[in-house]
Amino acid sequence: MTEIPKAYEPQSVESKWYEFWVEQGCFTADPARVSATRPAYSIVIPPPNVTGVLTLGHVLNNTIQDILARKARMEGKEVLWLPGTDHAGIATQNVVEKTLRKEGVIKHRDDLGREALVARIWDWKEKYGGIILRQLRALGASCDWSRTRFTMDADYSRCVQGVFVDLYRKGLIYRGKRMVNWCPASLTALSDEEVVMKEQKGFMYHFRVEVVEHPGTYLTIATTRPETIPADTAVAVNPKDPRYQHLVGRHVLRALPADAPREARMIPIIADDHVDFEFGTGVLKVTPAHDKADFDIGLRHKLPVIDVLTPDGKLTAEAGAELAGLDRFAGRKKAAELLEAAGALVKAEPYVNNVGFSERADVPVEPRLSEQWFLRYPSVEASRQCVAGGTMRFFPDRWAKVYDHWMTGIQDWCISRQLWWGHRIPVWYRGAEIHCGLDEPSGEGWAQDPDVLDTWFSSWLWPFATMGWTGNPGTDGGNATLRAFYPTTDLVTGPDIIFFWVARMIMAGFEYMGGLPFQNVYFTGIIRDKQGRKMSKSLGNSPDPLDLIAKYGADALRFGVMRAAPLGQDVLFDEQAVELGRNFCNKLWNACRFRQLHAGATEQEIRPGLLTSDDRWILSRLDVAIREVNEAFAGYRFSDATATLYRFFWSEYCDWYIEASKPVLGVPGEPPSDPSRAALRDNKLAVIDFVLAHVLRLFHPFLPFITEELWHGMGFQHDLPGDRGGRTILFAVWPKALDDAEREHFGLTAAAEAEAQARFDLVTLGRNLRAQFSIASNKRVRFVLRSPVALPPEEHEILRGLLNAEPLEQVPPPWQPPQGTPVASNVVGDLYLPLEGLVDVAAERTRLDKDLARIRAEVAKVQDKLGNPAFAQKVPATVLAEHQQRLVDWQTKERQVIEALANLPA
RNA sequence: GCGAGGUUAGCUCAGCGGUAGAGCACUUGCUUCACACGCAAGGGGUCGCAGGUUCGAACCCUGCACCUCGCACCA
Repeated sequence: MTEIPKAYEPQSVESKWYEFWVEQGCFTADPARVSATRPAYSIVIPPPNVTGVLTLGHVLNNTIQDILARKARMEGKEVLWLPGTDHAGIATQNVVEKTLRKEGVIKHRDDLGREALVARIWDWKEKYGGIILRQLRALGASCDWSRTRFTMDADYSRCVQGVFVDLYRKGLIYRGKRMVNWCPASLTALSDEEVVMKEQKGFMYHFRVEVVEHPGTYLTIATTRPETIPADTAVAVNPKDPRYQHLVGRHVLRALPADAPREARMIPIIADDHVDFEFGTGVLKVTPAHDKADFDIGLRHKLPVIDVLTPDGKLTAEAGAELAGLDRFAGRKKAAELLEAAGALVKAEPYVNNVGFSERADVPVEPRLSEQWFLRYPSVEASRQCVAGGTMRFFPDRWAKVYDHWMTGIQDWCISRQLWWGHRIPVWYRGAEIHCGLDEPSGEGWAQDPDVLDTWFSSWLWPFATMGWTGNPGTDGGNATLRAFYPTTDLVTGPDIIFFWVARMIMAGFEYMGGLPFQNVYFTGIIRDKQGRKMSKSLGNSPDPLDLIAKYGADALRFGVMRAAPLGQDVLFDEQAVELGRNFCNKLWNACRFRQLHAGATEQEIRPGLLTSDDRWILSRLDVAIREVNEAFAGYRFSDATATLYRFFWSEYCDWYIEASKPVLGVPGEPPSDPSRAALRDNKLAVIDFVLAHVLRLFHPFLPFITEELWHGMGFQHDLPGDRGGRTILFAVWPKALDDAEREHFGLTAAAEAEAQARFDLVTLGRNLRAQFSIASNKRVRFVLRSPVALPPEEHEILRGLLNAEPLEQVPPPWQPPQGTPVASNVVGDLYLPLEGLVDVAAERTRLDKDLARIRAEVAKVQDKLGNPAFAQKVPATVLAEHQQRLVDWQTKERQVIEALANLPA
C-alpha cells in the first residue's frame, strides 16, 4: 500500500478483485481435491426466476450463502456453491407474451403457435436470462459459475421427464378428472400451494325460491355468488334441521335463468350433513361445477354437473341470455339485478369472505372440473421423520413444526399446467392407448399430451439434477461431483417456499438418492421497508440493490443487511443500514491506513516480555471476539457475528487500543531513537498486525472486497503459502480462538484484562470531569493521579495520552489536593483535575451529591439482599460472594465521594 | 377456528433466573498529526397488562390485550 486515499473507494476495488478471483479459478470446486482432511462443503443456490432481477431479498439470501461458502473455504473445505436459474413457467411465459404484445408482434399466443412462441422465449432467455446471475457477481457471490445450471437444460429436462416416467410406473402419478384451482387469467390449473386466501368485500345475497310441491312456500338461500345460480343442481339442507326436514325430496324452481322451461328449472331439495344450519339461512345452493364442497355433495347425491363458466371466467350461454358472455364479476351484479327484478331478492348485505387468489396472476381462482395429472407424494414418512427426529435441522427450528404440519395433512399435487413453456409431459395418446416414456412411441398417430409440468416439479430435483444425476445407477456411481458434494451441507432460502420447494426437495431426495438432500436449512426473514411493509413494485419501496452498490459499495450493502437481519426475524430495511456499512468499511480502511503510516516491518513476532497491559487487553478481547463469532456461526446467527465484530473492531480496537498505542508509536516517520522505546514500538506494531490480520480474516466472509484489498495492501499475504492466504485472503486460515498455551505465552489473564479495563474506566471518568468543567477534549490540562502503586513509564504515557493530560502527575497517597479540587476515583486511584480558581463549588457539590445518592441507592439494594436471611441460605456460594464483593465496591465508591465532598470549601 | 412468532430507550433489535444493553437518532463539546463516512462526554427504559413460582423475574408458569405470519374455512 503506497498511496492510500483518505476514504475507501469501493468501485474499482470490487471489480478488480472479482475478476481476479474468477480468473484464478478461486470459486471452482474440484471433486478430486476432496479428501478426509479436506471435506466437501456444498450449497445449491435457490434458483432465481430466469426473468428476475436482483432484489433485496436476493441480497439477503445470497449474502448468507456467500458468507457460509467463504468461511468454509477458509476452514480448508472444498467448496461448491452451485448457481443457476429456474425457467419459472407461468412468470416467464407471461413476461415474453406481454413483451410481444406490447411490441405488436402478436395479439394472442395462438398467433404464433406453440413452437414459435417457445422459440421466442428461448431467444429471450438467451438474451436476458443471465441478468440476475451477473448481478450476483456485483454482490460478490462466490459461485462456481462453470457449473451454472438452468432447469430447462437438455440433461436437466431428461431428469425431470425420467422422474415423471418413474413415478408413473410406480403408480404415484395418475391422471384424473377432479376439481382443481383454475386461474382464469393464466388459463391453467394451479396447485393448492399457488392459491392464497384473501379477504374480499362483497355481498351476501338472500334470495327465495318457491317449493314446487307446496306453492306459496318459499325457501330463502344465502349466497355470495348469484351468477352461479344457473349451475345449481340441488338445494341442500341439514337432515337434522327441523325447519326443513319435511321438504327434503321436494323440489324448488331454480331462480335463473328465469326464461328456462319450468321442467329444466326443477331441482331437488336434498339432505346433506355438510350443511351448517346455523350459517346463513341453513339452505345451501349446490353448484357442483363451481365449488369444491358442492362437487363432493354432487357425487354423494349423483347430481348432474352444469358448467356455466368459460376457462377465462365468462358466463356461458347455459347461464341464460342475460348473463351469457359477461365476465363473472359483471355477471354477479347482473344476476343480483335479475333476482331483484323478479322479486326474488330478499336482501343483499355487505359481507367479507375469504377468496382464493392465484398467487401469481392475483385474480380469484375458479374451482373447476378438469382432467389433470396428479402426484401422490413419495417418501412422505421418511421426509417427515427426518426433520421431526432432528436428523435434518431447521434454523430457526420453529419452521420444523410448520413443515411437520404440512407433511401430515398433505394432499396430492396437481402437476400439469396448461402452458407452453416448461417440461412437456412425457405421455402420448392414441385413441384409448396411453404411453408414458422418455421418447415418443413408434407407430403412427400418437399425440403428446399438450400440457407441461409445474415448475416446482423440476426444481424439486435441483440438489442432484444440477450435479449431473441421471437416475442410472451405473452412470451416477461414476459421477465424481455427485459423490463428492451430495448431499449438500446447507440450504438457505425463504420460509415462503417451504412447501413449494424445501419439502418437495426432501421427498425427492429420499425417493431418488435415498436420504437427505441437505443437512441444514436456514430460513431467512422477509425484507420489509422501515414501516414494516413488504417490498413491492407498486409501493415503490423496493430500492434497487445495484443502485445501493454503486452508491455505497457491495461490502457496505452486505454488512448493512446482515447487521439488520437477526435469525428468524423479518428485516426492516433502511438505507441508513447500508450507510452504516459504508461508514464501517471506511473505518476499517482508515485503521489500516493508520498502521501503514507508521511503516515498520509487518507481522513481526510478538515478544511477550514487551507487552503492555493494553496489548494484553486487546489480545484478550480479540480472543473473546473470535469465540463469540464462532459460536454465532454455529447457530447461524449472522447478525450476532457482525455485531461482535463491529464492537470488537470499532469500540475496543479503534476507540481504546489504537488511541492507547499512539504515545508509544510516536509521530509517523519519526521512530524513537531510544532502543528500548523503539523495541516497545516495534512490538506494538507486531500486536497491531496480529490483530489486523485476524480482523481481516474474520471479516472476509462478510466484506470480501475490502478485506482482500487490505490483505494485499498490508502485505499480510507475504510469507504465506499460495493456497493458504498467499495468493488471496479467500483461502487464508479461518481464525481459531487462542488455546491455553497461547494465552499463557502472551500472559493473558483475567486479572491483567481487568487491570487494563480499570485504567480505561478511569480515563472515562477523567474525561467526564473535563466535560463537566467544560474543558474541550482537544485542550491539554494538568491531571494528578494519586495512587499507591506508581505506573511504569509506558503505562503512564498511555494514561496521559488517553486523558490528553499535560502533565499527568503521579503522587503517593499522603498527598492532598487543594480544597475543592474535582476528583474521580476507582480502583486504580484518585484522579484529580486541579482547576485553580475555576471551580464552581456549589455546582461541584451538586454533582457529587447526585453521585452519592446514586451510589447509596446501590449500596442499599445490595445490603437489602444480603440482609435477607433466606438469601444467604439459599443462594449459590459464587452468587453470594459476588454480591458481597459488589457491596464492598459500592461502599468504596461511597467513601471516595464522601471524601471528595469533605474536601470542598465550606 | 388451529398454530407459530412478537410486544425491552424515540427507532431497529440483543439479553431469556442474579447490578437493564447495542446501533441509529438526540443533547453538548471538539477540523486532537487514521477516519467529520470522524472523536469525546451525556440524557433517555415502572422490560405490553394482571396474577403466580422463587431468596431473587425482562427472563419460568397461568390468564388477558394488541401486532405479524402461516394453516384451515360455512355457502
